[in-house]
Amino acid sequence: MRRGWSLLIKKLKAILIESIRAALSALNFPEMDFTLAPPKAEKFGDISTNIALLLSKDLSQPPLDIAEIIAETLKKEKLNHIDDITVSPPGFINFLIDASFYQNSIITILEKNDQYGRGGTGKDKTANVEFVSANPTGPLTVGHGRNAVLGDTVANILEWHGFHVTREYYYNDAGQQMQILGESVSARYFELIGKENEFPENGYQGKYIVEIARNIYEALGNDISKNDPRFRTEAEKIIFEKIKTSLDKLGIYFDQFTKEKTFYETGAIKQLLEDLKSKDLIYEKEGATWLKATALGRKQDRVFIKSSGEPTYRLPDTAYHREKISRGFNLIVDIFGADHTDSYPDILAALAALDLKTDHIRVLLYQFVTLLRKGEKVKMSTRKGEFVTLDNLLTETGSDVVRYFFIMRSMNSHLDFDLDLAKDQSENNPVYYLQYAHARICNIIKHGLTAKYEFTKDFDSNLLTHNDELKLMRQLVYFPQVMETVLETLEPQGIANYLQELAAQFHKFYGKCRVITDNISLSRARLGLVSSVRIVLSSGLSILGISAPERM
RNA sequence: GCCCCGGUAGCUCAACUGGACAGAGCAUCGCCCUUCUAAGGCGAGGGUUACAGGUUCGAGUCCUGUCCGGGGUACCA
Repeated sequence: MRRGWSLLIKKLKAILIESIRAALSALNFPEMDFTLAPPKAEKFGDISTNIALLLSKDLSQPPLDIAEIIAETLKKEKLNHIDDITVSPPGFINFLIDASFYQNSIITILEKNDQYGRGGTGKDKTANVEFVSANPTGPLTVGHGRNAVLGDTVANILEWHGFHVTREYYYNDAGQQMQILGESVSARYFELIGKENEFPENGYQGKYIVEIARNIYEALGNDISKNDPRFRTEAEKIIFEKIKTSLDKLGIYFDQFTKEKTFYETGAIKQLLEDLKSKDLIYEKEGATWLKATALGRKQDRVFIKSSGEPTYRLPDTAYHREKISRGFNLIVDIFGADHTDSYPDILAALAALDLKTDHIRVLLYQFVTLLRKGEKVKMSTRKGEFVTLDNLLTETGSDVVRYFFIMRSMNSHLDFDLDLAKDQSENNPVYYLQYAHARICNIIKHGLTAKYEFTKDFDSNLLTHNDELKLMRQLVYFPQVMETVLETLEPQGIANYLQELAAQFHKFYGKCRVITDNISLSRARLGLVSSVRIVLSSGLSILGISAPERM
């Protein structure tokens, strides 16, 4: 039932490894770990091994000679699905997989449909992905967009592999930021009703604050006192609605919102301090409360509670993670911006000191988005009201483009975003290349119907022998492997690269091989092929959260 | 100063985690629509993978140093 392709190629690989091992022992060569991987160039076949290169030193013989000897030995036994074995400099042994292997594989894909390529790794397991987690002090920026898309896609990847995923948004509703937000709204409110009021020094200067103040004025009238808590709570509510609307446009929804305040109310923070204290990891200095991080292998101690009595964010964050651990997830993923690089290890260290398991926590750090306008950097600051919102970007380009744009490059790389080119880029965005392939296939299938070639699973896949057909099928066969790799690395970019290649193979095939022709049986077989391409494209796009249009 | 992430074609980025002659898209220049969608295909040009060493049969990838960009090094988040 859950034997997908993975198993097919794995089986093939296992057989090859077994055969190579047998050959080694027959030849009295030492045992050694070696790789078995697809080569770069087509002419080297489908799978290559470097075993001869590795043996060269021990045997003090040229790798090419060793490769020949091993290849000859392997050729003596008939290996299933292997058409040919060749040797190429500097000493690779290449295996050519026969067409029937690939032809059979598309039957598997059609049978599995949207289950094709799913592993069972996460079956009966739970995962928590915390992302966005922006404090409700302003609209989401382009930078938050990177976080949002990354987190949601990682969650999709986990779900693909069977994990039951909780998407979680954690935010700070207790600290100084929200305090300042309230004061900013209050100041704008009094400005609005004509009473001169001093704007807080660190206040939020964005226009949206004025709008919120107007909302409050319209809803609650003009006799509110300066320190009324509703300035803060109303602002939080309104901003949160905006944030949710933006995320909604990206198709991102959360299962749980967790407020920092909770951890004060439940006593979790107090408890945490006590527990750390009993481990002698907390001390007082200069009126502040410190975490003895140096005792945990960190470079410096950190303040947990300022001398003003306010905690720093590390304290509630630690309590929050402790609570997340207690919920028993098999995997916990945090999506953080590069500014957290130096802070999350403190949190993990503190948790480990409390004898909590932390090795199932994966922290994904993404580098910042730099915005360019007319070649100049736009410095973003929510507080100063200088930012480009995610909404702006979405209305200009659309969800599919934004999602693809944020996922197609490595999270470890800085992202230069040229606003002037944003729209231009969106018109020749590579995401359309993928979607176009999908739409083309849908159209072919439709065309087949009008030509009375209804696609059925009853066709002869052995008719698919054209070189472009084989290349296309080979690409389809890689898919489960790609999904496995991505599960390990949690770098969604690999999917984008793969789909790009798959679409390219399809477009080439399309140029060379006509699907619907007078040759009925060939037409049926090719319909089977393009249908399986459609399945994989559709799966890949849905994992990326991108639509797979039937026409464009 | 120290720590983290980058530096690859004119521009934006890949490169299956150490493999074979480093690949795409934009941009430039050719060619291909009376035939399933030209948002496509085919071809040309464009590179000392920042630099210098080292490890290895083999380095864009690993180690050391230098330079450049970003982030951190807060009783900000």
